[in-house]
Parts: sequence; structure tokens; C-alpha cells
Amino acid sequence: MSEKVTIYDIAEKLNITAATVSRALNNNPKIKEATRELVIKTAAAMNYKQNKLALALKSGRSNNIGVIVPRIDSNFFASVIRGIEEELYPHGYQVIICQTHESIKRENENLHTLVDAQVDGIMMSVTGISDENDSAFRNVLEKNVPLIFFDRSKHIDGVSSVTINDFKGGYLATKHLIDEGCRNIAHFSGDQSLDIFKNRFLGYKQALLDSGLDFKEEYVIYTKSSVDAGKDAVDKLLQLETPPDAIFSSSDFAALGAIQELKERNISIPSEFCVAGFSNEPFTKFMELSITSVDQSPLEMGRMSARVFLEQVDKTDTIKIEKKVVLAPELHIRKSSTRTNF
Amino acid sequence: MSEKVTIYDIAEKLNITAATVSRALNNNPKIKEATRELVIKTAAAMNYKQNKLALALKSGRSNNIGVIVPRIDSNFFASVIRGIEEELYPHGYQVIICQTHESIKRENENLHTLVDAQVDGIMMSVTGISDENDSAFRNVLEKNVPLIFFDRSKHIDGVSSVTINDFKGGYLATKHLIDEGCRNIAHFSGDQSLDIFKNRFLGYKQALLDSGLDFKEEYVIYTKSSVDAGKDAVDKLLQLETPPDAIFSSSDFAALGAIQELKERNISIPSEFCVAGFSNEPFTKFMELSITSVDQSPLEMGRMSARVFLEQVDKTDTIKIEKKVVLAPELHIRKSSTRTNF
DNA sequence: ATGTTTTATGTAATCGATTACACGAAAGTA
DNA sequence: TACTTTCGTGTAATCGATTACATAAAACAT
Repeated sequence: MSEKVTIYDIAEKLNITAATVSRALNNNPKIKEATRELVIKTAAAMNYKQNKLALALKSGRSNNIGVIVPRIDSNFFASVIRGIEEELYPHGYQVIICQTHESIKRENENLHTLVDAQVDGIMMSVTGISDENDSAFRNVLEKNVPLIFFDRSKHIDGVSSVTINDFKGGYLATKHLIDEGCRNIAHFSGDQSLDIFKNRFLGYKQALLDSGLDFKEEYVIYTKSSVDAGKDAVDKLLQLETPPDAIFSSSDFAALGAIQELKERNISIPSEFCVAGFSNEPFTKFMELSITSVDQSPLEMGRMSARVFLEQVDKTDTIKIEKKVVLAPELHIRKSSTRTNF
Repeated sequence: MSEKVTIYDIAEKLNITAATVSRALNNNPKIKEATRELVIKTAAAMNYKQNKLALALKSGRSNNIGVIVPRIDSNFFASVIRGIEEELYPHGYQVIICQTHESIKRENENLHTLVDAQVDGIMMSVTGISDENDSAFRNVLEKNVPLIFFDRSKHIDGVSSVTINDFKGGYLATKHLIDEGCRNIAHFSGDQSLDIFKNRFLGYKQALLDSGLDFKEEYVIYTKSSVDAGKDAVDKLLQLETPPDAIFSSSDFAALGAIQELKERNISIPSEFCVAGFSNEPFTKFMELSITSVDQSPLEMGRMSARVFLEQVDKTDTIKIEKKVVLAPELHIRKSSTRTNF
């Protein structure tokens, strides 16, 4: 069918050289106006499309950026990606998606593949299982590819990051539970080698101390981010000598599991027991017993990551800019923790 | 820092030519074993990485595929993309994401951008607003880029598709409501210029007729896929002379809105009124009053789309294969429509 | 020893664009 | 008129890989 049209085809038809065609199409000032118009008209007539691969090879810029996330089918990550895509679209960048499924091996593979594919930048949320081998990250930086962490970040020189203030998020949620009258507040945490979980935990702890409440080690449960994990965790907590009367969960899914388990045991929420989650997943709002949760403004996080990338991408390679953006978390107070005004 | 290493650098170091290096790295049989080993070792030592852009330009294949969806932050589309990515990962393809936000203009732009970027294939869910201008699609096909529609499909020669049997989905849900004793079943539909909504509607209608129930035009409401739209629709329906006693909604979000509005009016579900949705969004399962919904197996849809692409991509350009895969919908019966066993 | 086949490697074109440099023609200057 | 600029275009290198073709060397046959 329609074979690919190149600038050589246009040149041949007009009896000029490809260089002239290229200049005409690129608005090079040193070209006769008549020639420019003729070339542009002919190019359109022949349905010419610039071959982006040739351009990419020549210029060394692919106009692709890579995004690595644990998985795409979670509202949080999907929303971040949406923000990235929307911010980058007007600048002509395409977004390549990679999933790690929480595997370090996969994460390293993805990093290498993206660098090999000559992406102009990489934005990612690092995967949970920590190892001290930063070689894949350093490889990216050595190739002068801007690297930006969002949400789940690691401390690596030369890497910018866009996160939320997880400490504050944890603090706000816990303080709110205290204000509602809860006195024995448990916490669901995640892999604390990740800053996000560490900081949410620290915010939780600080809120307790600031209010003169004891911090109890046995109230901290490490759960996966799943409904079942939340159920199991409640099961454990209720076997304690002094069972808690509230949970601040680092995961909305675990919070949901907790609520389901509590209901099953006829513990009424919020009068006997309050629950707050983290991430503001859509379902927390939809439930009849809507769930209090900390919003991470994923859309804004994606947009901001893209903006940080755009700032870095055109800077001279020698100067390493390292920007740390911290967004404010927002507590959405809902029925699962509101004793006062319902 | 570490400047890019090319096969020429390796050749120079070993006093051979780039051609030999290339052959050694590509397991070309006509190369001395000793040379091959030496080249491979040296390449590794120099941290050589093949430049995929150069390869892409030479071979005409970018190893990128494009995916166009209305938006990425919906569980359905994100899950389809997950399926596509997982299936294509072992084959070395990267997935480029584009969003249309339901805009035809954006859809056409995306199609052109992807073709210009030399993707090896495009998978997409067409956007709602129908127009009869297929030129952007034809442009893709003329460039011999495999095009595959998933879920929301259009009738265009040469385009394969992976959909579910929406008729059956509509039929199953409606039949179930009838079996639960509902006699006046309303339907929330979407833009019926899209086959998916048309077919769900037809399935609904057929189920009514097969059970000897009347089809009433005023029971069909065209809603957007949102909670508020569902509320408004219920408001309309309850003003009818004979208000319905059930709703089969083409959207889970509208179904949720309907439930919220019905509760507000103290109409009890499922005893007085039953509701079934479509898509099996995660929240339908999470609700205390869980919502009956038709599952579209998005993961499998994505996987299947990828497989259809893989089948087509290596075929000779001249033969146009057009494959239509139709997956079976699965009705998940939950509390919002179950009068019998709860 | 001579001719033939095989093997391993080099040469150079190619993919499709951009661009430094060269150069002839036109325009401007004295 | 002769000399310098300016203008517009052509020539050819370049980005980094692959590969058809050529060729020298080695292996083999007689």
C-alpha cells in the first residue's frame, strides 16, 4: 500500500536535495520562501511523515519517557500515570509503562530495558524489598538519564523525588482518632525499609506521644496491602490483653479488611472502634460506612514528577540538579472514624 | 561520565571491524568461536549496550506497541493494560500509553503520533462519540501497522477485535433480576453508537421478551458512567406512573449512584428493589451491600489482545488477518440483587 | 603442486533524518 | 568594474547498527 515517504522521495520529485527538504520542513531561516512553500505543499500532498526513529537516532533523544510502578491496576498508580501523561502530552513525550510486581529483579530489568531503549527520562516508585545494590540506578544516572522517584523513594545522590509528607499524614490520621476519643490506637504498617511506611509509622508514634498516650510495640502490625491481611491483623489485635479501640492503617485495603472482620464480630464502628486508612482509594468514599483516609493527591504527584523531569531534561549534563518535592497529605474524614456529627 | 559504547569502540579496541563485532554479538554462525568469545567478553567489560534506536531504524521495527484508552485511571482499563504488558513483556515489547479523554480529536492525534513513532502495533478501545471519518484508522492500516480493538470496537475492515459478549452479559443480568422476582426492570444505557452499550441493551430487551415481560421505552435511561448520573436517573424513574422495581445498569458507577439514591428514599435493597451493574469494578465487591455485576475479565482481554497482536505482527504484510475474539461475560451475583439466600 | 571449497573477516551500502562546510549566484559597495 | 557580503542550495559526514557482497586465508581433494 502506501509505502513510506521519505525526504529523499520529496527531493527527487522536486529535483532538489534532501538537505533542502529537511531545511524547508524545519523552518530553517536560510531557505527561499518559494522553495519552502513548495516543499511543504509537496510533502503534504505525498503524505510525508517524519520518521521519528531516524530523528531519535540522530539527536540521541527518543521523546519517550519510562514509568516503572509495582503494578498499574491500582487506583493510586494509575492516577499518577494519568498525571504524568497529561503533563507530558503537550511536550510531545510518550509514556512507556513497566510493572515490577514488587520484584527487584524485574525492577532492574525494567531499568536496563528503558535505558537501552534510549528513553529521555525515568520516573518510578521503587519496589518494596530493599537491597543495597544501587547499580541499576547508578547505571541510569551514568547515562545521564534523569531519574525521578515518586511516592516510594530511595536515598540516591542525583535522584529527584516527589513524595507526600507521610509523617504528617500518619500524624494527622492518628491525631484525628485521638480527638474522636480513641485511646488505644493500633497501627498497620508495611515494609519499613520503605520510607513511606517508616514515616507514616513515625507520624503515628509522634501523635501518640504528643497527646500523652503510650506507644505500645504490640499495637504495630506489619501487614500486606490486602483485605485478608487486614482481617488477620484484627484477629491478632483482639487477642491482646488490652485490645485497641482504633486502627490507623497504612493501607486502605487492610483497613477495609479490618472493618469487615470487626463487623463480623459485632463490634460497631465508629462507636466502639474507629478506623482510618491511607491512599484514599475510590472505594473508601463509596462504602455505606465510608472510610476515613489520607489522600496522596496522585494526579498532582504525577504532574509534579513530569514537571521536575521537564526542568531537568534540558539542563547541561554536567550540573546534577536534585530536587525534592514534598506534597501535603490531606485527611478525608468519613464515617469510619466520626463519632461526633453523625 | 560513562560515554556510550558502540560496536565501533569494541572493534577499535580489538583491531577488527564493526561488522565482525555485530556478527559475534548476534550469534552469526560464520564467525570463529574464539573471536565470538573475545568480542562478547570485551563487550561485557566495556559495558556495551545495543542502541535500540539504531536497530529500530535499520529494521523498521521499534519494539514498541501503543495502547489507546479513554483514561487509564479506571480499574477496567488499567487491568486490560496490565494484561497487555504482562503478555508482551517476555517478547521484549514495550507498551506506550495514550489517553483520549473521550475526545475524537485526541484519538486521532494519538493514532497519528503512534504511527509516526513507528510502533509495531496499536491496541485500543475506541472513544464514544461516533463519527464516520475512519481516515485515522485507515492511515494506520495503510502503514501495515496491526490494529486491534478491545472492548469498545468499531466495524472496520482489517481490524481485529477482542470483546466480550455484551449481549449475553445484558441477558444474564436481566434474566437474573427476573428470576429474583423483579417484573419492572429499568436499564441504564450509554452512547448506543458504541456496540458495547447497544448490545447490553439488546440483551436486556431479549431477556425481557423471552420471559414474557413488556419492554418499555421509558425504562431505558441514557446515563454517563458516574455516581451522580445514577442518582439523577433514579430520580427520573421514580416519577414514572409505574416505577420500576429493578435496574440493570451498563455502568457500576451509575448502579452505585442508583443504590445511594434509593437508600436515601428509604427504598430497601434487595427486598423492594434490585440492582445489577456492569464491569465488576472492585468496589462492587467491597460494599457492605455488595453489588451484582457482570465481569468483563479485563486481564484476560488484555492478554488476548496481545496474543492476537503477536499472531499478526510477523505475518506477511499482504495477507490481512482479521480475527474477532469474543470472551464470555460472567455474572457475579451479590447482595444488591439476591432475595433468596441471605 | 594445483585447483576447489570452506571459513572468517573486511568493505561499503543502508535505514531516514540533520547539519557543518563548501560553493556558485545574486546583491551590495566603493 | 571589481570586490565583498549575503543568500540559497548542494555535498557529504553522522547517528549505530545490520548485511549483501567481496576477498584473503585455510582446508581439502586429486
